[in-house]
Amino acid sequence: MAKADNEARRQRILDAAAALFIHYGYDKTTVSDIAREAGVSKGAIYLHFDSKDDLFEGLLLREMTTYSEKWLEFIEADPRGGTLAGMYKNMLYALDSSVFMAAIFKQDGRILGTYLRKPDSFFRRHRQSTRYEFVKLMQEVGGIRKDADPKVTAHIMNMLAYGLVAMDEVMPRDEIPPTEAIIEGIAEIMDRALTPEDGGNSEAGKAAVRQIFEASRQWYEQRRNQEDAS
Amino acid sequence: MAKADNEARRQRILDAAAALFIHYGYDKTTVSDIAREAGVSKGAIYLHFDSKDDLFEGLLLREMTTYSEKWLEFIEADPRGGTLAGMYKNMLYALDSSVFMAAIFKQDGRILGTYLRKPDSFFRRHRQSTRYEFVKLMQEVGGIRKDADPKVTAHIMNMLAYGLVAMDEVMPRDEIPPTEAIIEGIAEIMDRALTPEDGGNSEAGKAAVRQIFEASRQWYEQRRNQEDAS
DNA sequence: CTATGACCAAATATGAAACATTGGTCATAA
DNA sequence: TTATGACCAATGTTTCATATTTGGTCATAG
Repeated sequence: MAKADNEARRQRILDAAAALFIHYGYDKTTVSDIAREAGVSKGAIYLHFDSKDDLFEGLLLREMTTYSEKWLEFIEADPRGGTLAGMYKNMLYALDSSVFMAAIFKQDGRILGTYLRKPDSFFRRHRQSTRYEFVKLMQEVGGIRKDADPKVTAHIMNMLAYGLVAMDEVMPRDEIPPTEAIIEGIAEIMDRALTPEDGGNSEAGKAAVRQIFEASRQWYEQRRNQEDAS
Repeated sequence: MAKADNEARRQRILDAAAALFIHYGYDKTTVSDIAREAGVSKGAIYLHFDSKDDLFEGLLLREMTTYSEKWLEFIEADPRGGTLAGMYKNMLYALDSSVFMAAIFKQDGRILGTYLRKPDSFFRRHRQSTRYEFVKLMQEVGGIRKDADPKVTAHIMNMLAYGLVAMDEVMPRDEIPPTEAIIEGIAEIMDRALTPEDGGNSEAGKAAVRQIFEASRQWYEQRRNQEDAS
């Protein structure tokens, strides 16, 4: 089988897995289910992945990559995308547009199931606190006021991202304003509170984002190869 | 037995219940446990409360009252307490200082246990969205910029309050900055983002808070009487 | 009167054993 | 070579009888 076909099938399997995991969750989705949904045999799945967990992690990796790419895309398309508010806003949009990323972010037991508790889960192995790096870099580039504490600022941003995807567990959905309104509201608050007097330099900001994106892209690629090698 | 003694015992029971519920949760705390901890007989508990649930709700009511009072106290003591940032900051301090209020706010299953699922639980009966009223009033009094959407603003405030008490479920505690730093950080952001150009009127703000506080105090009292009557 | 704790029905927990499903393999087919 | 799906050990679920615990009562003691 040609390499391209092989990769295509891998993606089909991941597509099927994504749909099933989102609907039924990790625990209630069996490897046979995924095979059926993807239209391949169960054995074929094990030609691509070592185990159910390996498949799941492959999916996590793919979703995280897609999310990063989407974020960068949004930013590049937005004239104000290089300002703090622009970046954060577009990040929230990217986060909100991926059910899986949202699940990862809120450590959603409904979807992640017992995978969460695994002693060597992806989440335990790579505890990435990327937001702090982001804020620090932004500050160096002049996109965030110098007098803001980067650790605290990063954490507050995390709180807001978490609230965006997790609030529906603690209050009825119909009392929550539309996601878009919330995102725009947050962006405006962040803009007023954190953008330096001079308004910041959107192009420098974009360059910084590209830098972070490139680093994380390399990280993903490296991981992807590691998984394949095993 | 004198009325005062009676009330004192009621409070002792609630104290004991609070300690046990916080430590063991609603499900694992038995009425006998509470009686033992409070140093009274089990029967005595039923002289004060109709049922375990009634006791639990009495505790909720008491904790909510204490929280409100503490909030007002903090605000009155703070010269800048009448500004938006001051109020919000002091609210977060009050929230953070009450384990029980935090549990209520994040609908913590560890502590609230099966009470949460009860079809006629306190939470289902009184779904109070008080924050919106608060923001709207603040805006009328000139404590918040007129061009902020009160619904969205209130919701973002809720998200931050939620994040403050709930983030530890989604990331390791040692990656979370000290609570005080977070609260001060949030207050500063809110101040920069939402306080009107003129700086707002702290005294008018305090007056507004007193008004809200009085309304909620009356609500509590009314509820308290209703419970007693049953 | 008030306060107690032994008491009871109802709910819940426990364990064993039968039963079903799952992740993963591998002999066989294409 | 690549792909398949019947097969298996291991894990999870259901059932059901038994034992324990619990919320709540009330006859009795103070």
